[in-house]
Amino acid sequence: MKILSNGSAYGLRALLYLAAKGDTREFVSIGEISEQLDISFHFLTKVLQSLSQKDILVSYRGPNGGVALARAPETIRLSEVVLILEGEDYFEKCLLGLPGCGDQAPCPMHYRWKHWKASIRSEFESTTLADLKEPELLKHLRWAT
Amino acid sequence: MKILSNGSAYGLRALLYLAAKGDTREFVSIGEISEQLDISFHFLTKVLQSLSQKDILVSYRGPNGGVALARAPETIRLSEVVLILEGEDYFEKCLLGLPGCGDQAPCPMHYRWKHWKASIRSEFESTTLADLKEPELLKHLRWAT
DNA sequence: TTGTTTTAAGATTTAATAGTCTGAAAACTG
DNA sequence: CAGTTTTCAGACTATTAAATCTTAAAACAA
Ligand code: SF4
Ligand code: SF4
Repeated sequence: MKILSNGSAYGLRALLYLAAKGDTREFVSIGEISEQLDISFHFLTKVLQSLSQKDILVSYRGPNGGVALARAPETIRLSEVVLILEGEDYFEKCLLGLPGCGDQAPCPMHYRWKHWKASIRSEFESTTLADLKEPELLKHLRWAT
Repeated sequence: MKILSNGSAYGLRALLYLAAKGDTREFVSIGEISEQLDISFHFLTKVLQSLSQKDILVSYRGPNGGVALARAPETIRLSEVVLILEGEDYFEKCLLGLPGCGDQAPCPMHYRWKHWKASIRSEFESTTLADLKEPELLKHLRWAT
């Protein structure tokens, strides 16, 4: 049961790493992040690029360059990130991946599915990076986020 | 947000179709199922084969052959089917797809994730084919399950 | 200016999922 | 028996996701 692609997971981990570095609004190189989190540098670069294009990150080239959160962690919702990385239709997709149905034509799983999805969606929408960056938990970021 | 592969979704739809056909323990050809549910015949055949090997379906070759539920719908839990089609580690997998962590080394998402997963898992484990086969809902099986 | 560090952009390769096809083997029909 | 219908087994192809590689562009440093 995997609800996020690798790319989204990498993106979230990187954002949490940045949030954990504290409020110093310095740029952190993607090299450092990829090394600390043990993620392929090139792949992570691509993922973070799409976050840079969407006002989640700002980036800066050259020595001492890197990426930084574009906004305060309190204002970056997990749902935003996921919608960018998984596609805007992320929460529209069905349990069974089928189009053309819904409340008017519910399948046997419909109401259960709808309930689960709403619950997860609401958590994603109400949780920000700041909510997740307790230092205690972030110790395990390498393996765990 | 898709939590099942196409193959699993097809397998579940086919099982619900069989359950909906009623208690007549006749064999239903895969051709009929694939046609009614608009699923590739050959692909569905492969999916149903793995269910036949695991005591979910029984199959019979030749004219008037096909597949039938191996047990009463009341005894076939969704979790069984999903574990067969997605792999036994389905409920072990993490939100972020990472190994080597858990309660001892929780990541920032761990407890939320654990809660969601437990809820969905428990629904899959406590729901049987019989619970889903209300005729009202099964009208829409073609598009909707 | 020349060289170094870093992100940007996109082509390319690899791996996993999804789907197709072929040739059997089992069971029936006449 | 020969011919038909069906599942079985596995090779094959296609599509998508994941990861890698290459070249450029921006920024700095000496
Ligand atoms: S009816 Fe609901 S659960 Fe069923 S396939 Fe459609 S959207 Fe999904
Ligand atoms: S700590 Fe929990 S949520 Fe985080 S990566 Fe590990 S299993 Fe997943």
